[in-house]
Amino acid sequence: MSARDTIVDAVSRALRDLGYDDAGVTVAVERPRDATHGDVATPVAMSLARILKKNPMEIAERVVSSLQVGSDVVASVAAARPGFINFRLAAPVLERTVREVLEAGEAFGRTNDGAGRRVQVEYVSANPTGPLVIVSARAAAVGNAILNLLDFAGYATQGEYYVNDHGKQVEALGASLGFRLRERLGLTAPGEALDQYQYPGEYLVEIAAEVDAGQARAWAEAPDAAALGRFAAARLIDRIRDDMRRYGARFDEFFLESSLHPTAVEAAYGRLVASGHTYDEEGAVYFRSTAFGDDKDRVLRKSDGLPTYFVADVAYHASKLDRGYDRAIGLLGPDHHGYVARMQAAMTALGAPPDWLEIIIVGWVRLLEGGNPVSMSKRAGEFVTMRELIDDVGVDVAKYFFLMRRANSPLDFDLTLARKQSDENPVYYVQYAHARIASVIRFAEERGVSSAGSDLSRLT
RNA sequence: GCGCCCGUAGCUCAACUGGAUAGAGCGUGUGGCUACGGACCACAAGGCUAGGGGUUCAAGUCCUCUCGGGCGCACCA
Repeated sequence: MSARDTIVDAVSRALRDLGYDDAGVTVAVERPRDATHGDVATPVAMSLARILKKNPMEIAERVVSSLQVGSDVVASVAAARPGFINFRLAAPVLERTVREVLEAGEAFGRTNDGAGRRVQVEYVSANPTGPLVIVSARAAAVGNAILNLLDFAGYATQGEYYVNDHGKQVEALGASLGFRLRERLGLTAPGEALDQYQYPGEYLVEIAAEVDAGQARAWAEAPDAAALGRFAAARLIDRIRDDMRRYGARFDEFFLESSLHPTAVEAAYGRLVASGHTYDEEGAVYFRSTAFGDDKDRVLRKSDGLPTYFVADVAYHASKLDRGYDRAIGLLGPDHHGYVARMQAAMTALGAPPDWLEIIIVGWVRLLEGGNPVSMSKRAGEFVTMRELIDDVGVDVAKYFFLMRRANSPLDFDLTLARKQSDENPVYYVQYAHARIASVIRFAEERGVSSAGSDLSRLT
């Protein structure tokens, strides 16, 4: 039993002996803010004070005096000012902990808490209509870190990228590629009427160059926006995979939205109707998401008979449920926070357990250079893509900067700082600390001093 | 107009989800350092937690109003 558990047990027993246990408070254990107070502390006397209407300090003192705990675990206990109970751990506990840390090495902290539980993390999932941009690099850093943490805690994890390769945007992408093909074949003046196309980016010129000559001519003569779009999307997905591999973000699956159409989408629609939480109005079919805390009800089937995009997304999340994940975590951009409530509503309606779907909003990223925001336009020399970012500052620096902040808060990514090799750059600071420690150990070994952790008999 | 997120040292951020004197790094100031990478070390100054009111033993944290910033409010995808 850990020292922490021993202390919780002892305090609980003391509360029982004093007749305080019927108040129903849980014994919380925390680290004191100030280490001079002790190694661990519990504010339980203060929680009790509220319920029992008694002086917290008095309760704390009574608990301390009736506390029975082995001296091999706790060296001293004291009640302190407002009503904290502070513990100082005994030397054997501290020594044992140090030994455990050294012996476990890199595995220290690994647990089996999640054994037998499967968790899926869906992240990035940017549309395959262009190269990945900065926010995707942040989402990739956060999502992959979550995967790593869950792995470390013993969960069986799966990383997934949801690819929106279906619908109008793919056709618009195909139309834009068709223009670049005609441009390549000299059938149209370069750049003419480019503004009519939704995706004017240069990357489609590259992709147009990858179409073999025969196919290019066929498509130029008889444009098939859907087929062109699929071609472009497939090529863009290849690039995305490549970026993610270089970045070290793990994706076990690229799940294609197109695989859900039409069967799974219709099935999801049917399940929602069968759940009884739908109704008809003015020729459209609505999902009563307000019954699950959403702001307003959502259209599932438009009056023209077609399902909305939302139904496809329900179908996708339903597939996660069907695939047997005990929990699904999804990362979304900040502009999608309005989407969370309806998705959770749908999953609840489909019978998912409470909290089965957790959505993490990844905050905005603003690039700064020399203290000024870098415009996100495509002018030469400015960063737009994830690849350009990691080519400039490196994968480690990029990840560190993204993980420095709480995931959902807006982030200013200071390029000037990220490039600096000085104390001001926290990444450099960490790397330099590592380099110095390594060289101190090397020096010690040259002088015949045993390296850290090799002698466990003198931990005192 | 309605809803969500946010406002903490000069700067960038923490604060274990309601606990003790609000902490770190950078920057600034002062003082040090001949075995190892001076890209170091020690100490210090710096705060009405945007502002008002409330809840309680206790509020940066919860409620409410005001100010300021961001985003969302489609039979689009």
